[in-house]
Amino acid sequence: MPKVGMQPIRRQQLIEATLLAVDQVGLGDASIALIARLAGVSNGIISHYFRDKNGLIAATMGYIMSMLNEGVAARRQALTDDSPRAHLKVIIEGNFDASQVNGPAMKTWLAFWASSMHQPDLHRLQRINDHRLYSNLCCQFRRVLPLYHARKAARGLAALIDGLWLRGALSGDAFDTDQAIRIAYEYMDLQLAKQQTLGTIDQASEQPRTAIAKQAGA
Amino acid sequence: MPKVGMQPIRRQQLIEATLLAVDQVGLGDASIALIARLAGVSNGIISHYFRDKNGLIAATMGYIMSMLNEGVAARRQALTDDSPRAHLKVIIEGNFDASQVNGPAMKTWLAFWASSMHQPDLHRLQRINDHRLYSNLCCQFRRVLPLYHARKAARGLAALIDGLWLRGALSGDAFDTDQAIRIAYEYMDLQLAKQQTLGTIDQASEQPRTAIAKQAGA
Amino acid sequence: MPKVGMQPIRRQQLIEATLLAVDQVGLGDASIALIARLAGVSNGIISHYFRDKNGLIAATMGYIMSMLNEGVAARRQALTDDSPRAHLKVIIEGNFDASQVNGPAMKTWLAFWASSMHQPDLHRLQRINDHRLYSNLCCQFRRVLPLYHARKAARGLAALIDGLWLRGALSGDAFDTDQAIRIAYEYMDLQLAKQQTLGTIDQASEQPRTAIAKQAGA
Amino acid sequence: MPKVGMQPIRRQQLIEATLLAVDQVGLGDASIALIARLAGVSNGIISHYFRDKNGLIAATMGYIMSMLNEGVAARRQALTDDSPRAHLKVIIEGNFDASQVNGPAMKTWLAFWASSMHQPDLHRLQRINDHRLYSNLCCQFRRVLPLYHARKAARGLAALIDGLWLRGALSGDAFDTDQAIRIAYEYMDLQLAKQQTLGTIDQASEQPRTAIAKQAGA
DNA sequence: GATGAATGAGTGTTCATTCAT
DNA sequence: CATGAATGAACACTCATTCAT
Repeated sequence: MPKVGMQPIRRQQLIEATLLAVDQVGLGDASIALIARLAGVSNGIISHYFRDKNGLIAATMGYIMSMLNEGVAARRQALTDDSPRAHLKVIIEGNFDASQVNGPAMKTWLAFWASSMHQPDLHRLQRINDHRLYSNLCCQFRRVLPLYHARKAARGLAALIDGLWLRGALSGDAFDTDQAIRIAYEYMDLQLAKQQTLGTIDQASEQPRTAIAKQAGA
Repeated sequence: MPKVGMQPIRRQQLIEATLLAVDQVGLGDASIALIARLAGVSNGIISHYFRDKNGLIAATMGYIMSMLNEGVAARRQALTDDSPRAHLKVIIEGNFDASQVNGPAMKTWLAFWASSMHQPDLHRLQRINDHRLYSNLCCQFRRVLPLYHARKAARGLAALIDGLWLRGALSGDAFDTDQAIRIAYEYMDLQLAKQQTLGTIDQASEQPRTAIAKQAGA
Repeated sequence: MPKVGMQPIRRQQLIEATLLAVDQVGLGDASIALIARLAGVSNGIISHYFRDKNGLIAATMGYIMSMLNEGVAARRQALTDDSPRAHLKVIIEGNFDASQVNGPAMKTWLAFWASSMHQPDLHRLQRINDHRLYSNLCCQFRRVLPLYHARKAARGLAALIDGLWLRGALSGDAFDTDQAIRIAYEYMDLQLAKQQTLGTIDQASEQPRTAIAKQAGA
Repeated sequence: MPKVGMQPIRRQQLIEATLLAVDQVGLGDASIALIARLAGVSNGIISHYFRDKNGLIAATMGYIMSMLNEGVAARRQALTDDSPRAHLKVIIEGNFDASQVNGPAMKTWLAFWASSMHQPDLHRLQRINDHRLYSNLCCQFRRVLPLYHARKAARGLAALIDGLWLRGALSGDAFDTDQAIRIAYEYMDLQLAKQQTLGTIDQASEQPRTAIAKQAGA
């Protein structure tokens, strides 16, 4: 008995089964058969909703990324304070949202990164996501810091967030969200504090000529 | 043309072929056949020198890690200045050594991390390596900072180093070593600067009671 | 050309191909590829219907054993005479049924015995089958002989049947069913003849004390 | 340092390692590497002393068979009574000699039988051995029975001996030598007892014509 | 005589994919 | 829509054999 409107339900069902499978055995051993079994459907249906296994993987990653973005967006909407510091806190917290620091998500992210080095479509997804974090951070730092310093601060904070996440994921223990957020906040504040020292310097002289050349190439 | 004493030569040969294969197609698609072809030997020889494919992978990771440690050790030996700052710089630079930021090494690290989530033996390797970076950093920070702050600084710098490395690896572009080192140096100096503010505080009061409790459980 | 309800058909098809393969090259050289080719199907299908090669082997042995049991059962049903002698004849004849003395079956039995020495699951199958022959014989002998003699007669006749089968199988020539059956009949009759001599002996004294002790441990 | 006269020592060493290997993992999994390891020698040496693996297997079977023959021969030499019955007892006992009912020997015999169905050279060995038992028995029965009955008795006793051995080997329990010998003795005596009944029948009429034709073809 | 490095064909098994039902 | 039968290539791994030392 054919049903209508099954598509979004089935897709979500299969994506969640994929996360479960990756959590249990890793992406390399997450076969179509296993995913289908976990989802309680037949093997063949996967190619019906997603072109092939790669399509399912890409959709699964897209789902995790959308969770991340929604986590940030939700916090931003709840914001009453429009200060850069408040916005930066939102970004930091969003990146350590529960949707990002659970077993399935962490294992999937790691597997995704490894795969993205050899699959152009996944690499594209990856670059977009990486750039979003950087540009969100940069945008806020820019409100109080000269461009050169804002960029450097954004690069540093983005790396720190990813590094804290990475080391937490690899530790094997439960993720210590509070500690990670505390360390990231501190870095944020140290960068924002430059505002005082750099305040009087005009934009034209904000960075050495060599650095300008370098940035241009970025 | 069988010869005696081939073991170390063949092992190195096969490890390098593995790195090459991972660089070309990723760990998932780095088949025994491909690795053997790249090494210019027969398939069967891999089980002769390494028990199986996992043995080869583990040996390859061990090789990359030993390169990392050698990179740090060599810089440390060349050191004339025994200050904590000099030692921290050595650790930072060692982690962005050429042996760690080339294509094969970066791809292998990423694949290794993903695998370590599901293979206990690789996870052990991984934890040892993670802990070494942290404890090396902590050890140096401890020389000028109270324990609580030294630990936090070490955790932060370790995460920043890994995060810079990660984002550099995932970018797809050539690794910008100078920029990464510059950002890490800055973090190091910001942490070392706490020495001034915290100098007069005696150890007993260096952290709130709650924080003490937390640390004790770590 | 996928169809539903193929399972029993394919399973039988593959079991028969296995018997054919064992007949042609022996169990050791009966590769999945050969069996699949003989069955006219692809390699992969074997793991679809049987878990793995062992599953196929076990199923094949189960099939031969069921043929054996059916051979006996069919003869028993056709029986008009309910005497022990008639029943014993049925068992003897069933064990030399055409389904058991053809090339494929004989070679498979021999290979199965060899394998059963090292594969616990096959050994279980083997013991069950061995015991069935013994207990069927014993049950009939018991109707006319005291327990001790019935057991001994059953053990002897079971061994004689298996031995006749074995020597026939190993001879390389066509199996001389008539001769085997004649020899087994004679043994049966010699044992049944004890009924006359032992008839008046009451059960308590039916065996020497030392023998009693021995039997108790069996 | 090359040694002279190593050949018989090495050959025996390797044959015993083969028996050990077959006992441990079965003939199918008894690889050259395992056998060499058990013997404490290198892989390559096997092709030096035996042409190839088949050569080693054949030599191992030859060894077991020679043990069997020696067991019978030794008992025969110790014989003071030259009666057919005494000789038959010797043959029976020899076939259940300790050299034939231990784990390695039993497993090797079973594997050998299975292999003999597909390897002509092993089949030749097998037929010679089978025939030796039959002809030894027949020879003794012939001294007291007419040809037809001697042949039948020999065939029956040979089968009974092999069957008792087979069922004992397959049982998985320790071999009950006494029980086997007792059952075989009984059969022997039942056959020898025909001497009384058949004594007066002259040779010409000892079997029906049809049976003669059959025997001629054997 | 003895070693063990090296080969490469062959094994059982897994798996994404296709497609008739 | 959904199934699961069927494929066949790819995989890691084993192994008897060869041969330079």
